[in-house]
Amino acid sequence: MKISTWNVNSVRARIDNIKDYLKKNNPDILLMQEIKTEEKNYPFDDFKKLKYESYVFGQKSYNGVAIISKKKLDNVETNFFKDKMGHSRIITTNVKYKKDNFILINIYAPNGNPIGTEKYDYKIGWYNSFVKKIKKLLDENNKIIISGDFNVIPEEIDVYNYKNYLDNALFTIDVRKKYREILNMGFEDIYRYFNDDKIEYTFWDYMSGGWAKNNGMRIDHFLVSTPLLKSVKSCKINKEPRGREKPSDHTPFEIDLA
DNA sequence: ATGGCCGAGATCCTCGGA
Repeated sequence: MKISTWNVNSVRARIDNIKDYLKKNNPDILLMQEIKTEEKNYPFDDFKKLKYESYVFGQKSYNGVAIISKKKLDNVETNFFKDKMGHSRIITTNVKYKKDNFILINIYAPNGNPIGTEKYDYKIGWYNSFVKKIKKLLDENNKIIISGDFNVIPEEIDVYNYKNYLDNALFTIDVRKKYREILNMGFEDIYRYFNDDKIEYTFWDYMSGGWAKNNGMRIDHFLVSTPLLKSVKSCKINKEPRGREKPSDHTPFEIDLA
């Protein structure tokens, strides 16, 4: 089973790019972030034609997350916790898997810049709520995959020049601590699980020729809980879509479950 | 050394992104 995550930066502006990705890579499930549209303008039919069912938590202009899946999904929910800003950032579901099931959580975490503002406080508060809810969830089901755009650079090697980011909301000690809190509850950063000290990125800024210079960062993640780890065969950051015409500034990240 | 982009909308500027 292939599961992919991709911050598409507008599902409508990116639709041709996304369809091309689906045809070439054929994921069973694609988690999208920043769809930037309400449900009423979401391109359900485009995905239906490619045999994908859509589950959408939209919002006008900003944010918004969706899951598309070849098989129908159960218990899709958009109320993981109450977002203080009313943003659409989390959609969850149950995935049937080998006579068992796991919880799949698709997130678009707040950016938080600039630090020292209410935006940064919102990000910290959002992660506090997230950690608390995950902790509670682990009591009920210990098979969980959290994936999406975390807006967290975990370590120095995960960005082209970390010294530029010491005061950035993606790399402050406090934000990285929130990320570690999740790992410490019993999750592995799947990219690092398979790649000790390899340097790859999932995001390159449109500005300043980030892609051409490979000035990127690794901020899109798969966190897999320990009981599920042995099921993950491989993972791959698929850079191809970032090099296309009219790309998103993020590229898809894929995992393969046995 | 500097600055360079892109999407949405109450659109021809502004906000948000990272």
